[in-house]
Amino acid sequence: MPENPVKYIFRSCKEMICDIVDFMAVSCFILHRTEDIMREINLYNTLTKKIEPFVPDEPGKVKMYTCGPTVYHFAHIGNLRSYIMEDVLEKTFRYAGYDVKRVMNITDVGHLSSDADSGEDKMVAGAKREHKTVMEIAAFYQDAFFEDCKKLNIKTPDVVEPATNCIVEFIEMIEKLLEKDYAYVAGGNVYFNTEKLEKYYVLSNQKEDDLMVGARDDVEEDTNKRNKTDFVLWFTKSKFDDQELKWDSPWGVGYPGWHIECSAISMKHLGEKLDIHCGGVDNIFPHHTNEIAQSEAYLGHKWCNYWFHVLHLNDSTGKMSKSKGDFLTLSLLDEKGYSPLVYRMFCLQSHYRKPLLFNYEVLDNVKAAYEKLRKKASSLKKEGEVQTEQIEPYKEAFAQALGSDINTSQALTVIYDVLKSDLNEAGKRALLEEFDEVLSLDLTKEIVKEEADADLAAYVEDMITQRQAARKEKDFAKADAIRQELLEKGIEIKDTREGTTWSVRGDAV
RNA sequence: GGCGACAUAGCCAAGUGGUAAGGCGUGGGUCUGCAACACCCUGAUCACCAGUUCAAAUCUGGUUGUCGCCUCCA
Repeated sequence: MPENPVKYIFRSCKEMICDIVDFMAVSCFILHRTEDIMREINLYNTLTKKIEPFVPDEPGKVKMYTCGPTVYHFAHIGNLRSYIMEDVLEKTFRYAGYDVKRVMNITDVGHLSSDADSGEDKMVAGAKREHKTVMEIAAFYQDAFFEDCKKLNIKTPDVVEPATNCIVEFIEMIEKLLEKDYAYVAGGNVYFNTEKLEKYYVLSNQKEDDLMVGARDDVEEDTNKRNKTDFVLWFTKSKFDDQELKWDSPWGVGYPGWHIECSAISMKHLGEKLDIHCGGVDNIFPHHTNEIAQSEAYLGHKWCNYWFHVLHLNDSTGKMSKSKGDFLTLSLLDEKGYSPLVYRMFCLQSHYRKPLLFNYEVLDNVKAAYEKLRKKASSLKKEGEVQTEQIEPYKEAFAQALGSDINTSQALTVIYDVLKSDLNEAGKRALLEEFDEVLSLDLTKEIVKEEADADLAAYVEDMITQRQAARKEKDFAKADAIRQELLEKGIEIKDTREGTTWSVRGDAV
């Protein structure tokens, strides 16, 4: 029994408090440590027009939204540039230690060629073209899109949500906008009223008076609008009667406008605050501008902190565009002998915020570089001890490059630095494997030749044996003739120190 | 007309204040009967003009050029 119970209890409490304080300090330290481990990522933010450090809404988590594809046709390689760069962005967050939740929509309804209720719905047009239903078209091109993504090693977002799945959410959001008097009904359609917003042009810095209505010839002005920047939230008065997809709504049977889908889908899965919203630059105005307008009017507070926009892929005639009709697809490149990952590297060797010019000279350039690189990387031996300390500076350089506004070109340079370094093969391989978590170029993946059919293999082996014999007897004329004969059949042979190898032309990587 | 971006060697491209990374190609060389592969070597004062500074590709102002957006677009 202690001599003074009061003193004892007091002391015990004091110790307990000290313990709690200690515990908290340790916890804070641990928390602080995890913060430290999270590498800094600096990104150009279209909202502020500056490169700034990325600070998420919730520590350690990234809520990311990507404008997904329109599924009335194949994606062209320009579309895919954006998805490749956004994939790198997502993987950079993950590499830096963030827990990422990424959402992508599928625009399978509401995508008119004009907002003025006069253009043809792209899905309907696609369906007509191919004598299919709209939903068949959507399913087909959605599959085709993800097939392309798979070939490009683009990770499928955590949530992929077609617009047609979220009609209830769209209607609920429009109702609230009407309630808050941010929207009005005119001529049967529901419009968003941009007049009520103080800062409508936050993204694009434009002034309403300077906007040219009809900067595009095919645009007709919608006389129902109160302001020229107002946009449709819900259509009922469509000029095309054959719109297949229609839903009941408080304003009549119809379908949603284009902009509402991204706001509603994002909020459905990511809540009221979004960290980063991605898309192509062409979406800055009006799509993203309108998204901000309607989302913040609906929420009553700031919605998204960072806007990430990928510049366009141009060809000699300008921007590559689906609506121009004539466009390059991934499969077309594949047929021409450029594998999807060559195209991925083509995109990575440039910066996402620079316009990229597509031509075959550059693609050939990248193809040669990619094949050489992969050959070197994939032949690195796994066996051996990884020198953890020595590889650290390279990891640092790689993270630094990506953290500097996703400098992928610089990140690729680090690969070459690694290959040229004094590190052992196991160390080099470990580094490249780690880098490939972000770059996804299959750098260290074995190059497997497709199994040639047995007859062909036997024939080629026989010819090689004959040629070796001729070479041994210094009958080079015969040896060269055999090589030429094989070449004409598309077989290339190479004499290496280990013996003669052969490959079917165009089969490499 | 307004808004935004970009301009570095043959091509792609990094570098955002201290005297120009890297890749592909070209040319030369080593190796090999030759070829291919591999390896080594090989190149630019940064669109133009003016300014700030001891010092500028890098900052400021202007000029020129290219591209994108301004209700289809990644």
